[in-house]
Amino acid sequence: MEEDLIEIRRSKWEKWKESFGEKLPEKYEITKSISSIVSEFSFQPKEYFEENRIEVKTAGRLISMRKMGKLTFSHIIEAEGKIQILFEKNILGEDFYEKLSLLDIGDIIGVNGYLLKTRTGELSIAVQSYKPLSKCLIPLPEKWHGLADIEQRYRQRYLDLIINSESKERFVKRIKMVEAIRKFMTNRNYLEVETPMLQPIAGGAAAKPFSTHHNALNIDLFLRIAPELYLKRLVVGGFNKVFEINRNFRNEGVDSKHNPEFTMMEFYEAFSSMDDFMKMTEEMLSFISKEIYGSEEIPFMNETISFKAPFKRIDLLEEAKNVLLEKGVKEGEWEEQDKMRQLVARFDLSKEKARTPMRFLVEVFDTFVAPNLMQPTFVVGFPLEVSPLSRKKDDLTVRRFELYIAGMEIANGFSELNDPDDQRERFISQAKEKSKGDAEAMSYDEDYCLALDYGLPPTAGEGIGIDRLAMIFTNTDSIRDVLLFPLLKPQKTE
RNA sequence: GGGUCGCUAGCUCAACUGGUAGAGCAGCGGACUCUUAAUCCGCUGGUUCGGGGUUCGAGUCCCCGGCGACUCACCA
Repeated sequence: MEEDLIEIRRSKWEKWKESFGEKLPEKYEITKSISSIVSEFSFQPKEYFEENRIEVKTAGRLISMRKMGKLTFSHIIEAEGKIQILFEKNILGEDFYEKLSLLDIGDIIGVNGYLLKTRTGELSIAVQSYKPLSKCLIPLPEKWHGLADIEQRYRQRYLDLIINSESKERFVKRIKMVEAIRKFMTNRNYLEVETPMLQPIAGGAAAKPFSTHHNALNIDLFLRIAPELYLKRLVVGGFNKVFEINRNFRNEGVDSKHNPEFTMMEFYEAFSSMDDFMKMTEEMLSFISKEIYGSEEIPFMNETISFKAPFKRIDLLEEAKNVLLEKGVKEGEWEEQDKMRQLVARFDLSKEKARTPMRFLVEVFDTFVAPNLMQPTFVVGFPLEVSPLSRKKDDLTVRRFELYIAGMEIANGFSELNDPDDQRERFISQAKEKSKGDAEAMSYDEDYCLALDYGLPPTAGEGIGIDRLAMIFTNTDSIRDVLLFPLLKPQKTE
């Protein structure tokens, strides 16, 4: 069946050359894109086009044809635009009107004509001449129901983009969001930099890396899990305000909030602290929100998220303790190993992760508090134990924050640890964790410590998960729907 | 990795406890100069995800495999 449909389309395509001179033209000179025609002229009244003859030459993909005898209505589309075109026998001439039968829905065509508004007031192009530019050999999915098969939408994203306009709009929105972020950073005189993705030591975060090999140098390398340590080297080098928006790779599970490669923005500013960055984050999100929605309030699922500053601030250890007290656990009970283990079992927490009193409290927070943080909320008061790159606040906690929105961790920032001796000790204790079996513990990075030896100014640093932020700003509950090409298992071909 | 669900025409979906695989859209032929899910008349279209089994008979039941969604575990 499909072969028949393709065969019909192929035979029409064969006839293009004799009818239009070319089977696959090299280029088509357009005077305006579809979206610029629409934005420039759609507000003009019908009469305007009767008094002014506006000729345009544009091109796009044919997505519908409604033939009514000697008049045919069609729509052509491009990424951000769609316009109706009219093929009229009187204007085109009998010959070229008949040749419309060589076109199929999905073909890409160039049209030359003048603008008008139809009886219903729709801006349209009355086509004087047209030229087929590229053949769509395979029938497109049906226009009304669109392409519903989620798997096919991911595997053949181009079809999803052609057919499902809400999907296309979602990606455009993500692109606008990233543009807004760049604008925000550039307005503040940050320099955008690029740092290595291939790294001999994958540092800067707690995660399992992908490993690879360089043949000529005969060395093993890792795909980066974070740009952090390189960006701070740049701050040592005098680049006082830097940011990078790029991919990180983590060799971990896949679910609706995790893709093995994901986009992160990290930024660092010398002579600043985490308090400055919490404030800056509030301003940034409010700016993005206004750029995209024209408002500081946006819809998300059944909620409204407000980016009005100040965001709520809560203390991780306090919140975790409150939860425990509410559940009838006695203050400090978790500090005894045996009792803590009982609590871990009682609350069904991960034994691996909740292996010390502090890590236990983090687990309690992650399990019982974090998922309920719908409105933007800064969490502070992280334990030293789980923060090997942050400046100390006291013996147990560090100067670190995370931002939660819609139950998701969106950002992580801190006042950077710039004491090289302390940093070396922290790496040593990470190495101990690693030897005890923690696959995500950080590796000792002496080259980074060497940079610190030369003096890192007091610096604030932060990372923002761009994909998750895009989920928030596009009202989407799966990360795959904001990734153009999410990772999927290849289909077996036999 | 565990559990649940899904995979039928190019697309969207039907098909009772196992009994001739069907509709709409798309396509093909025809009518039609303001349609927009155009309409009207006629026609075509299937390796039911793959492999095996049970049965007189399997889209349907059983087993193995593939891919996906959700979920748990793991994980920023």
